[in-house]
Amino acid sequence: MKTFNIGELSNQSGVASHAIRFYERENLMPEPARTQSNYRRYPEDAVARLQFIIHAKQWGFTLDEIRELLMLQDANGDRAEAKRIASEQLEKIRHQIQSLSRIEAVLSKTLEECSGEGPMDGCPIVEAIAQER
Amino acid sequence: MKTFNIGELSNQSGVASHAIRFYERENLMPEPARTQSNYRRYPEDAVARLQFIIHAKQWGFTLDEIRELLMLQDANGDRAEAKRIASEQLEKIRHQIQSLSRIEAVLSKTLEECSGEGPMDGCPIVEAIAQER
DNA sequence: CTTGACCTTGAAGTTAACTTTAAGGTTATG
DNA sequence: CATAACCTTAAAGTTAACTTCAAGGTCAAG
Repeated sequence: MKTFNIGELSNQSGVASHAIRFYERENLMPEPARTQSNYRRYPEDAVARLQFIIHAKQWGFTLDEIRELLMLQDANGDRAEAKRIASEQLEKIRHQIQSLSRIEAVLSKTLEECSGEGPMDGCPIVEAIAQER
Repeated sequence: MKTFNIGELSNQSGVASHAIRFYERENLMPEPARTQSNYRRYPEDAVARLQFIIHAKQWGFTLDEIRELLMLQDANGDRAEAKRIASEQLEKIRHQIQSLSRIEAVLSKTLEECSGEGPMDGCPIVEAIAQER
């Protein structure tokens, strides 16, 4: 089977070498085998593991959460745990969408009210922000 | 007219004293008058200025952007500038909502597919994250 | 046999928006 | 007049997720 130096793994995965070593320190990547000269040698499936990390990050998981998911996989743990982590993530995302939507509504309405002409004094944007609630 | 020590201003505004001094260093708050013993004395309108900062933060503006807005107000600058800053903010918020909505859709669908029972091996959540795109 | 492209480690820097710590001076209260 | 509750400054710490730097060892090409 094929093995990679860290630079080759970096090219395959799109994750910088330093970030790979960082993930190792953070226990997201296992310690790989070493050559005689102490170079890291990675098995092929290291690429998939890094891509899992990348995708989970895109979904908004933190490295802490990703570590949890990876540890569950490594231990072939309980699927209920994974579902709990993902459900919490979904909740977070829904909250974010809600609060952003509220802001979007007020901000876009305010922008419509502002002609964009004239001095700051009396500007609807500023007044909307200054507004108490 | 009433004036406040920094602690009183902190109580009025809900912003920690240290944060107020931080805003002063960052040019969000003007340097206030000082007493003989070098204590800061704030005029009443400092409360409104801090509340403007708080609200703008809730709207997702960064301190850099808030500083811009405040400087425009202080200089009674051009309303068009304020509108530009707010429009950019609206764009950012809309982008965030869009990408979060995409994640929400995939994540909630994936969660429905996962019974939450059984071992990690074959868990739909993990497989969805591992998926290439 | 030297040059350049790799690899190693550990430590420090980055960003945002503060908070905490350290080491003191001032003021109000009993 | 002592003590607690304020205030002052500058500097360092916090969090996340890396990146950059420093100082060096290794390896392939010419």
